[in-house]
Amino acid sequence: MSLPHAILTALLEKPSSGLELTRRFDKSIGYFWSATHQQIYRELGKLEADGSIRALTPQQPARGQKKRYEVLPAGRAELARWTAESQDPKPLRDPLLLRLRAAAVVGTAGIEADLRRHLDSHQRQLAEYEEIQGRDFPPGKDAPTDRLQHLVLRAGIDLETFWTGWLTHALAEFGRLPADDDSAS
Amino acid sequence: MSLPHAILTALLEKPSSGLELTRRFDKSIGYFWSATHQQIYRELGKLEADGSIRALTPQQPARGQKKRYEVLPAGRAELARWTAESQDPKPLRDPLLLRLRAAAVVGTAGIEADLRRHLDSHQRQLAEYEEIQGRDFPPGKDAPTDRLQHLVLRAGIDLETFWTGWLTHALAEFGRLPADDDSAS
DNA sequence: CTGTGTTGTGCAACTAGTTGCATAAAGGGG
DNA sequence: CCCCTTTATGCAACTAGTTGCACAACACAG
Repeated sequence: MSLPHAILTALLEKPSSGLELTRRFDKSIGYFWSATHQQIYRELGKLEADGSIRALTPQQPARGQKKRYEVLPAGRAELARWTAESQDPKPLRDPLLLRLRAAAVVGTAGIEADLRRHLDSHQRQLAEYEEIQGRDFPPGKDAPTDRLQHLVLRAGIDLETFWTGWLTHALAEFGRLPADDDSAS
Repeated sequence: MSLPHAILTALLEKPSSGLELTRRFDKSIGYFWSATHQQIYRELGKLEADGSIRALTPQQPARGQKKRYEVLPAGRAELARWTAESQDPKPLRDPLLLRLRAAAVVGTAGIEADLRRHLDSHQRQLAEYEEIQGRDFPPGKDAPTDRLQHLVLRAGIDLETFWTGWLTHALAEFGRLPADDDSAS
C-alpha cells in the first residue's frame, strides 16, 4: 500500500493538481514508484474522502477544472507512521531472469535482441540519473534533506549500473554460446 | 503474466505435484519469481484446463491425493513463444526508497532500524547465493544450460551485493545525520 | 461559430497477487 | 480407537495495479 504514501510525499514537497502530480510521477517520484494518472486521481479521491488531504480550489469542482491539493495534519501523521513502520523486504520478482531460466529449457531464440533493448534502456536511465546528480547534487549540497535525497538517487544509479554491467556480461555469454538455440528440444 | 510461465518452466525441468512445486518456488525458482501455494494450485488448474499441462495420476483425483503434472506440447510451445517475445522493462518500484524520500519530509525516526533489518536479510541472501554458486557451479561446469543458469544466479548475487553495499552506505550516512529526526516539522 | 486538438479529470472493468480459511487423507501417540 | 499433527489440495474474498474509455473545458484554425 505505497501509492497513497507516495502521493502524500509528493504533495508535502509541493501542493499540486492531479495532472501536476502525474507529471512528477513521470520524473522524480516515478523513478522508484510509478503510477498512472488514473491511479493518482482515484487515490486523490480516497485521500480527500478520509481527510488526509484537502482541495484548495474554493469553487465546486467542475470537471475539467484544475484542483490543487494540500496535505492535512492527519495525512502527514499517517505518512510519518508508515515511514517509521517496519516492512519486510519483498522477494525479487523479475520476468527477465525468469525468461532466461525458461530459455535454458526451451531455447534462447529471440531473447538476445531483448537483452540488448534492456541494456539500452538501462544505459539511458543511468545517463539520466547521472545528469541529475551532476545538476542537483553539487559537492557542497549536503543538508540532511539533500543527503537523503542523494542517497535515493545513488540507489538508482547503482542499480542501473548493476543492470548495465550484468546485461553486458550476459550478452558476452550469449556470444560464446553454440549458434542455435533450441538447446532443449 | 509470468506465473504460468514460471510453472511451465519448473514442470519442464521436472514434473511435480503442487506441493513439490511450492517447495521449489521457496528455493530456486522463487529467487526471481515467488508464489504461494494457493497461486500455484489455482494456476495449475487453469493450465490443465487449457491443455498446457496434464496430470499424470490416473485415478480420479481425490482431495488429499498427490497429483503430478507434466507439460504438454502446447505448454512448451507457449513457453517458447513467451520467452522469445519482447517485453518492456518494468519501471522500478521500491517501497524502501520511497520511504527514504518520505523521511526527507516527515523525519527519519524509525527507519534506521528497518534499514538494518534489510541489510541483514540481504546479507543472508547473498551468503546463500554464494553457497549455491560454490556448490552447483564449479569451474568446469559450463555447458550452455549451466551457463544460462549461472548467469541468472550471478544476477542474484550482484543484486544482493548492490543492496548490502548501498544499505551499508545509507546507514553510514545516517550516522552523520543530526541526532533527531523530525527534520521537517 | 464550428470542428479539431490539447489539457485536465475521472469512472469501470479487468488482471494479478495476497490472505484467510476449508477439506481430506495419513500417520502416530495416548 | 480417537485425537492431533503433518501433508496435500483447494476455494473465496480481498487488495493493488492496469487498461480502456469518456467527458468537460478551452484554444485556435478555418
